[in-house]
Amino acid sequence: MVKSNAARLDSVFHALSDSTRRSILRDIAAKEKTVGEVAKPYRMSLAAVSKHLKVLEEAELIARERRGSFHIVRLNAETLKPAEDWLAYYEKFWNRQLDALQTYLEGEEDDD
Amino acid sequence: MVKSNAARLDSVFHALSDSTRRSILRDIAAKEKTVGEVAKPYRMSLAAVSKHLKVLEEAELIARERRGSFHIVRLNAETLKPAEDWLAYYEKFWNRQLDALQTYLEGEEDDD
DNA sequence: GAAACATTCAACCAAATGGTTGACACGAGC
DNA sequence: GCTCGTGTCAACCATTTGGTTGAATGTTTC
Repeated sequence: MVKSNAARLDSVFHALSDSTRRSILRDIAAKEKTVGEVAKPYRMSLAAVSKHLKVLEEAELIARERRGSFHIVRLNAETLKPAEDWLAYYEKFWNRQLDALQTYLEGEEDDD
Repeated sequence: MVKSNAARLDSVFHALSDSTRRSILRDIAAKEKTVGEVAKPYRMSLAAVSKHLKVLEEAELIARERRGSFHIVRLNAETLKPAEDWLAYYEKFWNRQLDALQTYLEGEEDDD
């Protein structure tokens, strides 16, 4: 299924909205892991972790590879780029607000 | 209620996971608007937009101010910064092929 | 082929989500 | 005051979410 840009952002941001899933991404960023290794640190069932992995996979944030009876999971970081690009657009707004705050704190000299 | 960092990221990413809400943020980024003005472009009820605004407000992505009988809504862009910081961590992983990534991880003595 | 292991699938559950409609609350203006 | 306009709240509904448990699938090993 080919997703529109909006749908991709939907699924990526949704995938990132759960701390377990963000944590999993950190865990596998440095080095790929098996599903069992990924699940070990978490206090939930393996099936629950498997579901989280499915969410991450459908958002294309991770890729799986079958190696014997193990399923290897690795980060697919490029998928995060559109999300970061989306956020980058707003940098100018928070900088502007910080500038405004700074100006205010400095005592309302006229600027710009 | 004071949120943990994780809970803040949860709510911010969740707020961003809906294209209507992302669109609303764009709409008000340049200039504050009333709730009615925000709602106008969308084919859903005013109450539905009001709910989206509530999600954005609880994520602290927007702020409201009452002006007469109008509710003014404006962007609170700084709240996006932690989300961008979170994503920035992964920049080093994208644009890198698996082999290059492995090399990087195995020989971290030289930075780039 | 049977046993043991790694993982997913299916059914279920409670809570949250995104939408609707209708009633309510609050200002503004006559 | 009464009414109009702006917006929220409450109740409802269908769907999704994040978790559980137990059965099913696939692989390795004996």
